[in-house]
This record gives sequence, C-alpha cells and structure tokens, in this order.
Amino acid sequence: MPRPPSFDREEKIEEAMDLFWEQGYEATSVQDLVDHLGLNRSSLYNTFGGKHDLYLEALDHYRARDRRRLRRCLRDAPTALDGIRRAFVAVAERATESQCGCFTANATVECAPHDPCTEERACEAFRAMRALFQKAVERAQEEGAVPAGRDAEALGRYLTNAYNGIHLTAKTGPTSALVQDIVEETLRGLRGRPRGTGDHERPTS
Amino acid sequence: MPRPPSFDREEKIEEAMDLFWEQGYEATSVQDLVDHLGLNRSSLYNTFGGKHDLYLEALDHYRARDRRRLRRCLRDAPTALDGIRRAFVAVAERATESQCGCFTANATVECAPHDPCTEERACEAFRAMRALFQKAVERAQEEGAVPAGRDAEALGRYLTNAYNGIHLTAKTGPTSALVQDIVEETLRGLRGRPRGTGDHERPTS
DNA sequence: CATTTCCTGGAATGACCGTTCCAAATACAT
DNA sequence: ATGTATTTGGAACGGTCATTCCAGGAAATG
Repeated sequence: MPRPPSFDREEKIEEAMDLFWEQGYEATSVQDLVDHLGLNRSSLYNTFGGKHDLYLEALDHYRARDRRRLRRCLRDAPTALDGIRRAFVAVAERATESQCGCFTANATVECAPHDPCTEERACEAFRAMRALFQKAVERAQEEGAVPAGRDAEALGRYLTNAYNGIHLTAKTGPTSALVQDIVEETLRGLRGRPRGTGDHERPTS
Repeated sequence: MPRPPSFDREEKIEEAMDLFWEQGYEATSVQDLVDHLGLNRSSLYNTFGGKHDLYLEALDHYRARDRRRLRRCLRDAPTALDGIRRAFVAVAERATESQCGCFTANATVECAPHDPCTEERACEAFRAMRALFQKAVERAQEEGAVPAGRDAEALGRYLTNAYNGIHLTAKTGPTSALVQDIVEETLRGLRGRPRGTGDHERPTS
C-alpha cells in the first residue's frame, strides 16, 4: 500500500559524509545538504531527524569505512612491517591529494569540544586505531622486524600519533614526496633497540 | 584634547585569543567576545574592525608567542637533543592539561579550507616550525647525538609531524604518561643509522 | 567652563540559520 | 480504480548571527 522510498539511505549518508568531510559541520548548511543530496528538505528531516543526527551518521559511516580499510591494509600485506608501511604510504597519498584531512580528526577539532556525541565517537575511533597498530607491531616483532624488547603498545600509540599528524601536515604545504619522507623516518623509528640498552650517541659506525 | 583609550589593546587581543582558542571561530559569537573582553560592542568594532579581523590578530599573537617559546626551549637547553626533548615534553604536558589543542592547528582544520588569510598564516607557521626543528637536528648532529648521515630536513619534518600530532592525540583519551611514551619513541627515532647502511632486522643483540 | 574626542550602552537592521508545517503529487497494493 | 502512506515543494517560524547606527556620558585640553 505505502509508497516506497525512492532513494537509497546509505547512498545519501555517503554523500552527506563527503560534504561534511569537505566543509566541516558549521560551514555546511541544511540548504547545502538539500542541494548536494538532491532530496527534499522534508525528506531529509523525515529520514535522518536533523542536521546533527545526519552528521553523526556520516561520521559513523566514515569511521567504519576507515577502520575497515586500515585493517585490510595491515592484514593483507606480506609482512606486518610492510602492512604498516603500506598504510602510511596510502594515507600520505590520500592526504596530499584531497587536503580535506581525516573526517574523524576534523570532527575531533571542530565538534568534540562542545559535543559529547562526537567526542565519544572520536575517542573510540582513535582507541581502535591504536589497537590495530599495536597488533601490527606485535606481529612485526614475531617476524623479527621489530626488536622483541620494545613496548608494542607504546609503539602503537607512536604510530597512531604520526599517522594522524600526517593529515594535518599535508594541509600545510609539503608535497607528496616530502610527506613520504616523514613516513620513512617514522618507520625507521620502529627498528631501534629497546630502552636502556646503552647505545647512546654512537656516531655512524 | 581627546579622551585617551581606557584599555590595553594587546591585552584584549590576548583575551580574545583565549576565547577563540578554547571555542574555535564559529562557536565564538561577538556577544561572547563582548562579555569576555569586558568592552563594548562599539569599541570592539572601532578597535579591531570586526570578528574576522580580531580572529586573525589573535592567531598572529598566538603564532608569535608559540614560536618564541619553541625557539627559546630549543636554544636554552644544554644540548640540542635535550632542547628537542624539552620541547616535546612541554607540549605533551600542555596538551594533556588544557585539551584545547594548538590554536594554529585548530585554525588550520576549521578555517583554512575556506579562509585564505588563515591558510596563509597556518602554512607560514608550520614552515617556521619545520625550520626550527631542522636547525636543532643539525646542531644535534654536530654534537654527535644524531648520526651525521641522516637528512636533517626530513627529520625536521618528521619531528614537526609528531609534535603537531600530539595535540590531537591528547584530545582523544591518553593520559599524560602515555603521551610521554610517544615522546620517547619519537625521540628514539632520531638515533637510527642513515638509509642504506644495511642494519635490517637485527634482533636485540 | 567649554570643546573636542573617544568611549559606552543599547536599539535596530538585515541576513541566514535549523526546524516545522501544510497541501499537493506520487506510486504502490488491494 | 481506490485507498493509503510517503514523497515533494515551498512557505513560514522563531532564533541568532555579525554589523551598523545613534544618542548620551566621560575625560582631557584650551
């Protein structure tokens, strides 16, 4: 009996994600969404509840997609260290191309301070990312690519920190090649000896 | 003949900086500024021109202050490596305390994409930071704390990337101690051998 | 005291915001 | 064909925004 919905909900969320991602929350008006998604004001409110709810759904969509991509990247590489490298190279490429940064990071900066819903999602996202990198480091240790004595959790945090920094760095000038250098330097940091092994200041052999 | 100004311009800029820093650009209304600065709406417009101009002045004030602090920190330490460490430790402490992040980085995320004035300032700020870290790395190389064969410019970018990442990281959960771990891991990355020295995967001695 | 200049308080403006509401059009199932 | 639920278009609402304007008050000079 009822008239069926004429558009794909998920598809619209994805389009909303693109817009919020590019412009941020405040800078995106409901009118922008109406225009960009190609659906009516009323449909938008009926389907998603409002701007804020749609934003959260868009953020969730991004988080899920991003996590999936990182997990695959780390899992499908020949070695754990290669997986980490590929993840960094990929993010460096994306960041220098699009300049939009990471949606989650943008949300953390713009909205999390005054929106608990966003803050909770952001913290969860970064926690998950740290866990993924930690796991990769542990695998790399089993494979002998990273010294066994080093703290895998700390290295996971170390990698997550650099990984997220790349989005910001890419927004401020450096070309793709220069960002790739950062990736290499960051990865080299994984190979050092554990703390207190007494390798202080020994110049290049 | 004229009545003299009854407030200190610089002081008001600093107060505006605090507010913009904490709340961001969009979330700070002119009314907020009027209340917080304790001066009249008309005075605000007469003195600064408008919200946007005041924001840029606040951002410039922050940039100058931040650069001065980093330069001092790097210069006044007993060794260059110590200077870098102190800079990182200090930023880690500040970041975990205040949760406001870095004003410049916040501006880069929130405003730079749609405000050329902000973008230009942000790029300049990060360029200066990279130069400061590069110089510190070069000094550390002269002192023998960093292998001479490594690319000082790349390491400067590497440090800047991690340094700025810390502000974001601190917003997403980790305690002060955990952030300090990141600092240590990042600094350890300075000590490795240059590229192509053939030290692949050698487990802990 | 008078005058000039700036500061002060608050009202007024016009634009845009997110949201709600209503009536008409539409497409399916019976 | 009829009925029903949901779409659609667009008007309307209340609120807030940045900005402007104006009249009165305050301070220093002459």
